[in-house]
Amino acid sequence: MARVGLTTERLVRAGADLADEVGFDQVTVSALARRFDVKVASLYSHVKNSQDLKTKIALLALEELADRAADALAGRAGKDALTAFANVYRDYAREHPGRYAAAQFRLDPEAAAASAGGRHAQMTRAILRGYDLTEPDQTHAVRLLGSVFHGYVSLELGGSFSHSAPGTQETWSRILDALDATLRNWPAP
Amino acid sequence: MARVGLTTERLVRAGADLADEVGFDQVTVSALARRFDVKVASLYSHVKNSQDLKTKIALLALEELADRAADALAGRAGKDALTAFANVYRDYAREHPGRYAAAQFRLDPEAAAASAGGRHAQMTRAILRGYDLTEPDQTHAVRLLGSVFHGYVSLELGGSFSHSAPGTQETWSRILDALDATLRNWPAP
DNA sequence: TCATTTGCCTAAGGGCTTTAGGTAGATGCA
DNA sequence: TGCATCTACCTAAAGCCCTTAGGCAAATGA
Repeated sequence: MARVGLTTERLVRAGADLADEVGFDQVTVSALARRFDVKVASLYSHVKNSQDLKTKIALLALEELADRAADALAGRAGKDALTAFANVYRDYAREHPGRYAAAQFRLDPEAAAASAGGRHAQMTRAILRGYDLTEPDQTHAVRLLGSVFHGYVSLELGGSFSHSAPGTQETWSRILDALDATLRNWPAP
Repeated sequence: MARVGLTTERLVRAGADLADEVGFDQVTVSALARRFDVKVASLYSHVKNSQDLKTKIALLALEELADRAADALAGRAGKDALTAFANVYRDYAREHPGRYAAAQFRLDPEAAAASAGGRHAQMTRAILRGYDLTEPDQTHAVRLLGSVFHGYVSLELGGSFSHSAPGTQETWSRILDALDATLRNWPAP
């Protein structure tokens, strides 16, 4: 009975990797046990249950994403910041589709409060400092940015854009141009 | 052994209702059998398997959504059409969250080809006739609209906007204003 | 009325989840 | 170093979901 050295940390990280390989909703306690060549029941000392495992993977993804975004935002402002921030989301989703899907996992209120969700909102607001928006327009704009980034990334990832010209990189650039223009010239009600 | 009168049609419709009540990923062959007070195996004469059931629910949702959109678009143009079209998506998602989630279900290429997906794309293009866009900008704009609508609706449905002022109706209107302005004044590369 | 079709059933194998309780390897103290 | 304790991983078992194979009885139609 060699001990493998399971920890919650290692399980969550391996779960995230597994998600990237086979999809977040194929992440299962059983599959994870197989990956460590260990019996399923053994995982239940480190993770409460399947839901808990998925929640922890989601929290990991949200942290990683927030860390990358913070890095990208350092020293940038205006459209430069907007573009860098947007690219973090898109690139993360392409490199880590399973983790990105995990970040969309519906968290219970307690987990949501402890998540990096707040950092994401704060950073989005920080970007808008480069544009002249006051409340409540700033909140509207935060929501617009969230919608476009999440919507674009999940449609592209789902393949909705893959069967028509022109390429998605071109569209992405033009959408960021359009967003920048919209923010610089936010319409009055 | 009274016969209940199962048909693929009835199963799919009931599956869609079930999705709206308990969530699309809680839709299961077993749950559906329980709903008809019938043994699980009985469903397999009408539906190939679980994946097939979900695909058929997705196709139903896409059709319903396209029908509503076509209705809403009739006799409208410009911003009027844009708003009506956008509201169809948002309202459908709020009335039928499970069906809306189903419409996001990853279809295999064959099912995708037979789906109402093409109608959606066509209608989005029709809206853009009210704005002065030529290819490839039109395609970029189609993708922007898809991203915003899908992104906003899924974030709102997921509760991302529910714990901050101002209300989401206000944001939604302002986002549509902003989109309209963007389309009227599409930035050159 | 009787043959055929077919709608729903029983039976059974296999997978994932979760809990309860056992055993052996690691840890720490004398 | 030896022994007690801890704990990491295990076996066992129950419950639920998916799927296939084969059977019986209700509907259909000649």
